[in-house]
Amino acid sequence: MTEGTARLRQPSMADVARTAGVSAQTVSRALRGSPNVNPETRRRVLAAVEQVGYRFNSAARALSSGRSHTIGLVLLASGGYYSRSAVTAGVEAAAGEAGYAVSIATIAALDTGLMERSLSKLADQGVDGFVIAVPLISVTRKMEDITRDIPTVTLDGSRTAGARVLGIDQQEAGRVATQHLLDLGHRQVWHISGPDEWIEARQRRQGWQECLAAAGIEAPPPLEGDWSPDSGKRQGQIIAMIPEVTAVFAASDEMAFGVIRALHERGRSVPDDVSIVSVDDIALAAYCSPPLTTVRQDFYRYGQAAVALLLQGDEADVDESVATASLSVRASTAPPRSR
Amino acid sequence: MTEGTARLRQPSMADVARTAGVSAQTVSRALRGSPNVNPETRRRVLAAVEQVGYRFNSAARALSSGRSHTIGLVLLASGGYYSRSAVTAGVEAAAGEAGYAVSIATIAALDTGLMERSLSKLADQGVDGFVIAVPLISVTRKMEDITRDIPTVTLDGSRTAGARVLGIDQQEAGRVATQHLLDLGHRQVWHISGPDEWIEARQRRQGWQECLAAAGIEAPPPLEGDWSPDSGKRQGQIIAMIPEVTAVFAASDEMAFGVIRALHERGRSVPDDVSIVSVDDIALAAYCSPPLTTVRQDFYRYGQAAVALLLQGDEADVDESVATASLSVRASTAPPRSR
DNA sequence: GTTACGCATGGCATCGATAACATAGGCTCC
DNA sequence: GGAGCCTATGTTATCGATGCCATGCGTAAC
Repeated sequence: MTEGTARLRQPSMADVARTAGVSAQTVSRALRGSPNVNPETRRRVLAAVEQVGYRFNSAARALSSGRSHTIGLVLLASGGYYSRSAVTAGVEAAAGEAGYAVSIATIAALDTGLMERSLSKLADQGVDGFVIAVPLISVTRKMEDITRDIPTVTLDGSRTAGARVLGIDQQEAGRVATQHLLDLGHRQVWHISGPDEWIEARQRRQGWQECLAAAGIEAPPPLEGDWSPDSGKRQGQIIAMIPEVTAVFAASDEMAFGVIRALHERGRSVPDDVSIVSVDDIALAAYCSPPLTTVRQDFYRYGQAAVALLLQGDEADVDESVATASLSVRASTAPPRSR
Repeated sequence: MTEGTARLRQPSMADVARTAGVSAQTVSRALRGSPNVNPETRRRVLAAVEQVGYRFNSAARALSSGRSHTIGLVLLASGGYYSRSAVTAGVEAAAGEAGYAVSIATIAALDTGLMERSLSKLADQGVDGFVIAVPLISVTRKMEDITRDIPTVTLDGSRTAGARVLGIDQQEAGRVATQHLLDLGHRQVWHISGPDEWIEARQRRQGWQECLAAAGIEAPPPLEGDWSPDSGKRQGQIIAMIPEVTAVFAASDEMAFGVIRALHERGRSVPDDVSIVSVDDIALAAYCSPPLTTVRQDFYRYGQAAVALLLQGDEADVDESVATASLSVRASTAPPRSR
């Protein structure tokens, strides 16, 4: 209420210091929780902060300390919006709790040049760490240079210089999904994979192949989608024309939506005629018709865990279950119709 | 290939200046595209930048210029992941193009305190502008203080000091959806609204009420969900028990998924028994069973347009169509079964 | 009764880019 | 031919917090 002084400039630490009757240095220490500050002094400083309406200037801090307290998050525009959204939320929650900001960069397509540019952009912003939620197809020299200097966690099974990797074993996911169908009595399992540039896609496909091989079944040719429901629908139309197909493993929930749509349009019932398993367990998976049986991935936790790894280093206690592929069994799978 | 000098520190403008044989100031001018730089000098500077591997330090720039070239994006964790994801992508694309970074803050729930804290956090980071994709229920003094100093665009129909507002007319959306059902011959339209704290939810409900009133129909009591598919399912179970319901307007696609699931489980067919319209047109809407008729919102464009407004001010040419409610007619609506 | 050490605090240089101001040369115009 | 101006460039101070070192004081140790 004692307003009236025209304030041309945000108050700085010097202003706080003056008001509290200490030096700016002490203000800095008090605010950062240095142990060597008299409790009484700290109290005075905090009061002064309140009084002058001080807000700290992160640019100045970043410049003088060399650390920006910012984490850079790299996302792919085309990679399934649920996972993007959930990873982002997880990263932001964990980062925010630790006093870190999150700066994002979205790349429009899986392209090395775009990737390099995004990393550079974030590096220029001075981020203290990277969370890369994009498959690194080919790691270029430039990308290595950047990620060598800045701690990096990748969420997609690919590795680069010094980067830690997080996420479920995608090959295991492929096995679990396929085995579930075999256990139900299906004699053959078709696969609609993600784009081959994606490491996850390749790994899931491998898991599927291995699982079939272990059962002595020759794998049918895989169909390739691009993660979009539309691509799932297109491949689903092909599936629908092959009467002998009774079980399909789709590499993502969103593609599974498309597959189911195509099958319905062709008059084939899920799961009576064809069973479908996929991967992700997005929020809408349980509300598909029929509800999807799917291998769960907890993207929010991925995001949280990635930040924990970045900030706490290797000794971060990342919950084991983050890396465990578990199946959410719902109604899109059933034993094959006996004939 | 001429490596060998141990580099302890990132090269700075001074290093570039030395290499190019000019002053640091000239380097700064050359890099920022100031008109008063000799083309030949600029060339030399750029060559030197390349040679020493210079990357500019945004903290220093932010400190000395007072502008961070960062836009703060405020999201709500619980508000539908598709819209969040798409808005984020749009904001980031437009910001990136203009050389701006995007820093995000997610609030866990619609709470004034959380909102204040998020805004403060971003303000402390020194963002040059806000894009707020969260309804501002009650605008507190503190929030006003912040948004008075920093340009703000809101994407939810609420207004605060000096903020510009962007988005389709939600009331119109409610009218369009309802009218579509009436036009098909339905005599009554039920509504599953979003949470009452959301301005969009209130506006859509009003549109629905008005439309019914204009047709001389007394509106049934609205059912309230929380945007989640699960809440849609719960309300759908109620709907399913009321035989006379033939048409439902759900306030979001995700709730519509839940409603449809509930109806299917009770053996009621969509659209034969019950027609459903919703709002958003998320990527999966066309892959619902049946495909959803829904009022389209282009969240990506919202994001882009918001940034354009921030950076270019009022004279930004924001495409009119951003604000037009258009209906994507698919298969979840049909004339009522004649009886 | 020194020595030594820990604690609380202050002084000063520093981070890297930019704003504001200064300067030098070349050109136009009366 | 000098006043005035525009262009290209350099000099210096500055932004605000922090790192490093110095200082003074109290207390435990020898």
